[in-house]
Amino acid sequence: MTDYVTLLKNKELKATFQRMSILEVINRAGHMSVEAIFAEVSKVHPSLSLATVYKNIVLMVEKGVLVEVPITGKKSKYELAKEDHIHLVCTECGEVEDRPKLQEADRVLHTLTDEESFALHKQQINLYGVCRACQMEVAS
Amino acid sequence: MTDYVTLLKNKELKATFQRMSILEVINRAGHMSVEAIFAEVSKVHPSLSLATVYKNIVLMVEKGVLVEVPITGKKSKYELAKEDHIHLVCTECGEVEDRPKLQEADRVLHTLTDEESFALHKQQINLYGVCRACQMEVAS
DNA sequence: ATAATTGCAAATTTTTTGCAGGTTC
DNA sequence: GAACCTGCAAAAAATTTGCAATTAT
Repeated sequence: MTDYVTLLKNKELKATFQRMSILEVINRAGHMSVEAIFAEVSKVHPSLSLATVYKNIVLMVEKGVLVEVPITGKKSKYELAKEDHIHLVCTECGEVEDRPKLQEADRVLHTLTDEESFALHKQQINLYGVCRACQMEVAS
Repeated sequence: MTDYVTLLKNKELKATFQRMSILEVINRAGHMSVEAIFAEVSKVHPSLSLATVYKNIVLMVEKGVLVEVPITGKKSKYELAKEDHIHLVCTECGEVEDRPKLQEADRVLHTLTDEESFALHKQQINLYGVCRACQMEVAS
């Protein structure tokens, strides 16, 4: 159970119902677009404004609570900030899944950047393909 | 020297001045946003329409001539389709540089997806940090 | 000659902004 | 009570579309 109140307060953000709901739905779905967040939170808070969603996403990304996941050919999704990981992006259903970043890959990439004094701050690895579920769909 | 006429014709696209200019400026800069492409090509073709740039980017991405490079916190850039590689993205100056994709990293990622029958089609690795040039700027 | 492409203007979609009223600490 | 947040409406920015004129093959 994540304590969103504490999480927000630690970043000097007020714990409003809107913010906590945003974090909640993102946590539930894993990765969500702005529109999807708006649609989902609207269910429990019908008077929600899309502008509020935008403002909060910008703010929470700045504060490091959320992370943008840009996706080729689609609009960005957002996820809760967490341990470094890899994304499997299904080009059929659009789902994004997390996988642990393997030590070995990590080491190789650091070696590359170290060699030429590129100050590496953040890695982003997206693997695009078709997930098992969608492969079975096609087969049937 | 790339032969853009042949490149386009192979994809069943007419070799217009606008298209060849777009490919030319992208090839020169490496990675460009829609606005930057429009600004640059406008120099040699002042009557160019922004709509034409959009239409051509969509089309050439569909045909596999161009590749979208989505970047966290910025608008996507576009590059010529080429051998698989890694991107070093400088968060100071915005420049994107290509680096060869190392065999070792490639193998590790394939192992990951093979294990769970994820049909991997495309890898996208972006490394965000500060390039050497920008590090020296700050120091001075 | 034909079919594709361009440029323009208008329409749509996406995102940002300003501000009055409401909420959190 | 002070500072911050929300929702609304309006504005700005980004992208798409329709169509007549032009261009490539």
